[in-house]
Amino acid sequence: MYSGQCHVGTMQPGHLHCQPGAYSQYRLYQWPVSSVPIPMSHPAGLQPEPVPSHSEVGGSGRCPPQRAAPSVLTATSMYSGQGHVGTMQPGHLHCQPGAYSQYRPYQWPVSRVPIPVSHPAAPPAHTYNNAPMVRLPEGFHQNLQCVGIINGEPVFTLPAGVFPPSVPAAPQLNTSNSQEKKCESEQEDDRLYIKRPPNAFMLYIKEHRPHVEEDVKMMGNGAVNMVLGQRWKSLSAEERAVYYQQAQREKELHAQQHPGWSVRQNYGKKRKRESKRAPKASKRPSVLPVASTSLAAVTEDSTSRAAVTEDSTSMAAVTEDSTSRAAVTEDSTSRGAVTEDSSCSSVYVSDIYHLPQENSVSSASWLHVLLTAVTSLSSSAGLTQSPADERIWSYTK
DNA sequence: GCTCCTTTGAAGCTG
DNA sequence: CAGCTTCAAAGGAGC
Repeated sequence: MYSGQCHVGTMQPGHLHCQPGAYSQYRLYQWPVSSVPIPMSHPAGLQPEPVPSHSEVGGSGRCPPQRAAPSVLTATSMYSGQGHVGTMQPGHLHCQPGAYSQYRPYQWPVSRVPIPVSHPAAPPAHTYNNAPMVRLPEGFHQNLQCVGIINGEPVFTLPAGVFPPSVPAAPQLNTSNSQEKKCESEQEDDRLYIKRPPNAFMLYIKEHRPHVEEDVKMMGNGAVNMVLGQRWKSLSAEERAVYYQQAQREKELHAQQHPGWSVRQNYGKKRKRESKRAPKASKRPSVLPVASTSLAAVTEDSTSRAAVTEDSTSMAAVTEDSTSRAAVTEDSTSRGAVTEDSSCSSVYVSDIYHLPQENSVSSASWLHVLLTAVTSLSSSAGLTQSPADERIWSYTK
């Protein structure tokens, strides 16, 4: 199940079971479905908007926003002429990249997969954090790794770097400015920083913090965590097991996406100042003047407890969500999907779009990029196909 | 703008 | 191997 392969046959439509937690039904309800229709045919005559300049993206003299990824032409800018794709925002997607949901964007090295600017009528695409999402003609997916199923259709990923050098890259930014060089350096450092996967408790507090914050608004974040710690301890073994399993999946997924990575690499990267705190034994206050009252109220409040219990009812959905690498689906007619992988640029393979020949020039150009990428991938990477299910492809770096 | 606070758990380090 | 340290998340507070 978690060996990196996609057991399509075990999946339920609308769920990403092959990449645990990659999909959230809960998140689906937050997706502005009606606002993001996917055109069923190629919108002809769409003109790409110019790639924003550095100053446009990040303002003068400042590091561009990490999500801006100025070297990548986003689907928003490419296809804003139709389909309201331009309304897609990370916030809409609510992609909490899962274990990586709170990972910084630099951990999604999508910027290494530049999308050529010169494709005025490229196939409809989606992005998440600038990761291009496109649909390929049937048969193209054979050399790609399936990462899940959305609306009954397989979602594949395309490892970063497989795009051929011939792919025209986005304009290079002027890096003569020393501050920009510094920004580049910082961003490079950021990209190299891989956060550790969350443990079970981290997953728990991430899910339940909003509820606790509502209950005890007057408390600081530290006190909220104390409450969460109490609630965590009050959970049954079965309830906690859900999070342990989820954390295990996160860890395995993290290991797949970052082979060779160790928490050791992060040591010192977030080193705290010399602690002014008392030794750990006396660090925790036995009683917090304010928090203790609230804590007692929260703990004893049957309503709150009921709320927490009810939360666990929806836990199943949310549980899968919290690892969510980002999965978005749209209405059943357009059946779009967005997925995101920390090490891959995502490609949505589907036979819905048979690339129209009337757009042969631009589409062929666009297609060439993908074809070359897939070919490059299959020829250079250690792709293996599951003997049990031909839809299963594993990509080993 | 950086660090602390606060929780639990996982992993690495040290003796 | 036991015990300690660091870091995952979160955001307000303090320096």
